[in-house]
Amino acid sequence: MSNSESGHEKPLDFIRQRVSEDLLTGKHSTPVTRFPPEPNGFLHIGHAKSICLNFGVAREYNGRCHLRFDDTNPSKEESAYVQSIKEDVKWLGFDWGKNLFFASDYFDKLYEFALELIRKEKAFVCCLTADEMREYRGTLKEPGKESPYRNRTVEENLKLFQGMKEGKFEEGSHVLRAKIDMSSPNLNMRDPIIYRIMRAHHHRTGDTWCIYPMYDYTHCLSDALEAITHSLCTLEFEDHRPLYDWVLDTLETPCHPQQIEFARLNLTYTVMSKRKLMRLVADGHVTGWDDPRMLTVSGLRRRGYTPASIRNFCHEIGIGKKESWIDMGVLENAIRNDLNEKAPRVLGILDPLKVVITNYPEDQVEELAAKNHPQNPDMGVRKIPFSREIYIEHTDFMEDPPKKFFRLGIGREVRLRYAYFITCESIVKDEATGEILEVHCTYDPATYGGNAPDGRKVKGTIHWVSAAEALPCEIRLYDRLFNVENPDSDKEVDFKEHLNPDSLTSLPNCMVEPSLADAEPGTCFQFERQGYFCVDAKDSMPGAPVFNRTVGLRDSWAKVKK
RNA sequence: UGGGGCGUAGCCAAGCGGUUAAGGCACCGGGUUUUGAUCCCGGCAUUCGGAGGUUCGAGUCCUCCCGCCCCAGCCA
Repeated sequence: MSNSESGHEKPLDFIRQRVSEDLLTGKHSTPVTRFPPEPNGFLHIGHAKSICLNFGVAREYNGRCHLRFDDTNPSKEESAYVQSIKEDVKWLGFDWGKNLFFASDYFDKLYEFALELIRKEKAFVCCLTADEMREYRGTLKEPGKESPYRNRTVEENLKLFQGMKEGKFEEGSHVLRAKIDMSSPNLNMRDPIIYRIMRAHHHRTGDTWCIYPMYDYTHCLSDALEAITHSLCTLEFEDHRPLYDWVLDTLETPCHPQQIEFARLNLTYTVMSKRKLMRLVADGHVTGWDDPRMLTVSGLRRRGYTPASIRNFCHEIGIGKKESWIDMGVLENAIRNDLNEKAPRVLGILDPLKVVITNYPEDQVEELAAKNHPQNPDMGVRKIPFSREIYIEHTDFMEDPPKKFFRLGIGREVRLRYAYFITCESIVKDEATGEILEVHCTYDPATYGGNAPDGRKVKGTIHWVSAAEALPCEIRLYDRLFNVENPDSDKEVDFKEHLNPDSLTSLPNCMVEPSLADAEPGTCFQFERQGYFCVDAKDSMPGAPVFNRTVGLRDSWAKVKK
């Protein structure tokens, strides 16, 4: 079985090895995984890694993957997030089928399980304040102290817990705690809270409840209730596994899923935590959660990343237990690779410089054939207009170019992609500023289409658009949000100090070929010699298109220049 | 002088005691090219955090040491 979209075999990661073993030994016949987001924010590339893992394992081993919202904290959660999360998972190419669940679906059962815990003398109602609780918990090195409420009778606990449920107590005054071991070196086992009072409106259960179960208690039971076989989570939950197992061992549950932890994704030149992403939005450093600079799924989508590129990326980086920093270049490479294959090629000018072809007839317009993809003839050809006045890229002209500059300069000849060879004869400058206003060239009619019948070669081929027919548009150039590899690393300096001031450059006066007039929002193109661009899904209007640069082409000329 | 993890090239990552330590990214050469793109070919760890030990043989097993990450929310 291949676990790769590209078909190349890749060794199984340690989780897939484990799943394979469990299938081989007959421990399970079908793997069941789950992706358990909390609906309190938008999904980001780190979640995508988890989604690809969980849904990927299910797909590869003919199992299933549940989408389960971990909605046990109504003070932070909203149904709007549920909607966006579902859309993002679908967009990434995964399908949970009928297996859509909410932890809140299990509130009744969870309550019953709590009763069972109390009856087994494995849980008690504690009336310590939050501060007292902290003191009693002990420290990393010193054991905790048992709560004075720890030895209440079953009857007393039952009555109190029911009172909690019925709203008889103040928020914070009572909690239900598991009775485990206050001297455990693992803090999670020091009589952890499993229920707290919270008078908040829940997005699904409304005001039915005023007590809500905690993550550690809820998650393992939800997994068991759904017959999850492999519960995959990130490394920071490793210390919680003993508690996960304790709950399931103590209670009569249908099964006991195996929790397995893997390293979360870190990427250079960005931040990943929801809290920090939230701050970027709240403080106006980006335009929203779907700002194309954000590594949220919605931001990546708007930037022009394809689902396949994100899946390939997640596949390439692999799954392990080592804390790692993936270079942003790997993500960029993933989208280049995908778009190189799929994106139709077009011509577009970011920084227009007018060229007048002095020996070309005025009022003549030719329709020239251009390939939509040089390596893939199936993508066809299109016609682009050519005329006496065209625009070229400002950076493709130098008045006094160095030897290795293959583009246009006075007296130099270049090829206009799919058109003709032109030679620069003179330039027109603004006398006051010295700015180059126009470049005057002559063309060689014999080089129609870009081939010289005399066999003469030209070093450079540049792109262009016909001035009269060009479509004016706005192009947004995006760059990395931060200008240091790890904005988080310095504890003395706030991560926002490292924001890249040039992460967005808006170019309002760009010119692209007319075929782009009807491009649908979200579609991606390669602007030849520039990079990949997609029609912005929000701000682009018919007649006033806006393109986002997804990623630039590799540019070895940029290296030569240095 | 708590507990749990992790250390293989600049960045990821295979390796599961026995040929010359996979692969990708990055980087450096060379070729093709009407995108300085793509594509192709070649180079890139005498060495696996360190030191000992076991073994005919160790990145893989043992011991000790070093470094990094996580845990003291009524968050997930």
